[in-house]
Amino acid sequence: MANGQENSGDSGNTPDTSGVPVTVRTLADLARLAGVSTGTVSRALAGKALVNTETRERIQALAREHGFRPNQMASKLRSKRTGVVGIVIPLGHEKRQHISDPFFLTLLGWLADELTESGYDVMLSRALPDGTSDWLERVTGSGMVDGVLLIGQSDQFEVIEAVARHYRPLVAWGAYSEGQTHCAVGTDNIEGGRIAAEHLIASGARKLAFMGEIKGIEIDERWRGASAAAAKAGIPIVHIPISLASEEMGAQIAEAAKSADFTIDGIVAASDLIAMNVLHCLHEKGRAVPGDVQVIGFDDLPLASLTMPPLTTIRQEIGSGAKAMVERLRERLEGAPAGSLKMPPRLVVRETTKAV
Amino acid sequence: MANGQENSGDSGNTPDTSGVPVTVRTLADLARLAGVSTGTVSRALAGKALVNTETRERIQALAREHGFRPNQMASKLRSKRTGVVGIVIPLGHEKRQHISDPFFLTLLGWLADELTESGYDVMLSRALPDGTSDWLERVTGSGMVDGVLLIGQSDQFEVIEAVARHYRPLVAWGAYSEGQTHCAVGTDNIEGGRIAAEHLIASGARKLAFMGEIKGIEIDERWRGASAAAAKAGIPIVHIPISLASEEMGAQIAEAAKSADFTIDGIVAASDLIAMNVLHCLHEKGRAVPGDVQVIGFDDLPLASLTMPPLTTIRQEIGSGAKAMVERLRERLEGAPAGSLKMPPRLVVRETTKAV
DNA sequence: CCGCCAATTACAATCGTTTGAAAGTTTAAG
DNA sequence: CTTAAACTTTCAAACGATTGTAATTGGCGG
Repeated sequence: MANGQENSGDSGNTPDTSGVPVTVRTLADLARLAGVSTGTVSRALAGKALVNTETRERIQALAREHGFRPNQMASKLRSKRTGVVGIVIPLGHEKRQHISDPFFLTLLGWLADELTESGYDVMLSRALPDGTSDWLERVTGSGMVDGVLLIGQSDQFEVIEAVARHYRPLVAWGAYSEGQTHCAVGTDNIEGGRIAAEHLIASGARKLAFMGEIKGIEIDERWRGASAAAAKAGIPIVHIPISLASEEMGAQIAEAAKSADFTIDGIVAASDLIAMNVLHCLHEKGRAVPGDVQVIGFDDLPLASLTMPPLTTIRQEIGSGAKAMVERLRERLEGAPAGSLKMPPRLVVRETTKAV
Repeated sequence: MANGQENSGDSGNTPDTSGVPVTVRTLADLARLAGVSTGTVSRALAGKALVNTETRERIQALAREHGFRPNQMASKLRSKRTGVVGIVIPLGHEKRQHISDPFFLTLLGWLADELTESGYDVMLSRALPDGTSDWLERVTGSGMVDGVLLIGQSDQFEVIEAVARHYRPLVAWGAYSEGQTHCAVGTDNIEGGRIAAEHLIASGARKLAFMGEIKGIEIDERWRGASAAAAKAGIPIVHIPISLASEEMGAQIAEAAKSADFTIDGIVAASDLIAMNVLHCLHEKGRAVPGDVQVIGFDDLPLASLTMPPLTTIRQEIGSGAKAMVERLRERLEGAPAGSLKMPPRLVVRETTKAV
């Protein structure tokens, strides 16, 4: 018992410590109260076997009683493990800065669930890469997160590649192609676009349109898949750029409809949300679905089955996608070289396309 | 010039420092490189006026060149300001742990936007209060966040009240009633429920049903408003509990429809999502909307206008709600005693109810 | 030439934990 | 009774920044 820090002769001086509402803010406070050193308290609270069981329980009880919780900042600083994963949503190609895409929002929900389950905290950053290319490094280099999950690649492919070259614990939702450095989990969008167009053609469509802004890689791939399928079948297909942000979408589609070619009888929508707007617009114009025009969406959001008529669409496995992303991130955090994953899209036939 | 830490006789020994790829990880590294003390580097990077303009620019350039970014953990620990706001979604009454409610997800999006705009980082926690009541204190007491935003109150009203009594920077989305300690921003749900029921009655409904689980306070208020209005008009109304989680919702509604009283001609749905499911179910049963049954939703999600027929609903101002929440949180962070806000709901008449 | 003031910069304490090493204590074995 | 081994606990050095205070420098008026 070295220097007078312990409560020797404890209950002798002060009749009852519980009368004084001591505010226990730090490990040191608690240590004084328990008559041990901060080191012991630290280990006791962490549940380490190094401290005597009885001591440990006494300290834990004391901590609970005073509602003490160790300062995370200090803890994380010292241990160099933050237990936090950053989720960032790059909003490169959307001027409108609001996160509204239901697919991304749903993915976010799943990712948050997966991460929480694995004991990670989630730090959310919506990043709008306005010219500067350090939006990603601002997160990876902040020392705030152990790893980063990217919801979409937007038009920032190169930036992501550059960061991935020296920052391992990074996994993106999105496209993967040969020779790509960064780890990506996503649907085979080319294949998805192809399947969509082929289905439309197989069920009788003879003049197609693809609706959706193709600045983002994923959507661009869907377009390429669809147009390739159309070309192969000798069917014409036009591209109609529609913003992915829901606010402008409705107006843009209405606008497009005005000057539209009314001989179009098959529409590949870049997302379910676009498809739903298209359906609505078509109904207002008095065009029958799938009688006059057939429509196919992309994503298979839970909502897709609720439209009138229920939406035929290309399903993306969002739940297992989220799981795969988190899995890969964890592997990478442990130093393993987890690779990309391209999941097969699946055609879900409902009633906006004709039965063959 | 005290002890040999500076690069005196700098370029004498090593011919060119740029040849060596020194990895600059800490302030000290950068300080050595710049030949100044860490204190100066810190102030230089923070852009403080205390350092010479020329020095400051030199240091900033050096930092940029080496991609140096100060460790946030250390910074936050020392300055006791984290610049992080926690957003937590209490999932008390939903066993199904997945965040799926589109209203909450949308609110989350708006909050994240508002906070980012104000220079805050966002820490996301989905909390499922499984018996323990410290789910909130785990966030407020972690030292990780400056303040907390709650997305909904679930059935955890008392827990929130308890925390709010000693933790000021806390703002919740949800219900407010006389004498409540914690700051809440939300819609007047009783009024909303009342308006919904009244509208149905005014347009001819004579036998009502309210669909939605009322364990959460907000939904309960809607139910109370609706049933009060029905009672006042002498119209019967039944309560049909439907889970708010989208997965089970469809099945539950179908189940309810089976044993349903087919004389019901007006449905108040607790949310737009429920309304959409109801619409779908009704269509399958071959019942006409609004001919046989009228339906009114709650929220006015962007999707509400896309249903067939377009959904009559009670609008919640989610965007300005988010803004109000962040505003109040900021005031509270500055010590001001920001109070609650109850926003008026607004009836949005579309086509699932009959014209009067 | 001296002293004083302003402008810079260096020094050193601090934020609250974690953790390796050292120091004490028991207990068990020889 | 001695010594080693196994347990516990304390000590003190990090972790990487921020910031009040002291020290240095140069300029300027007297």
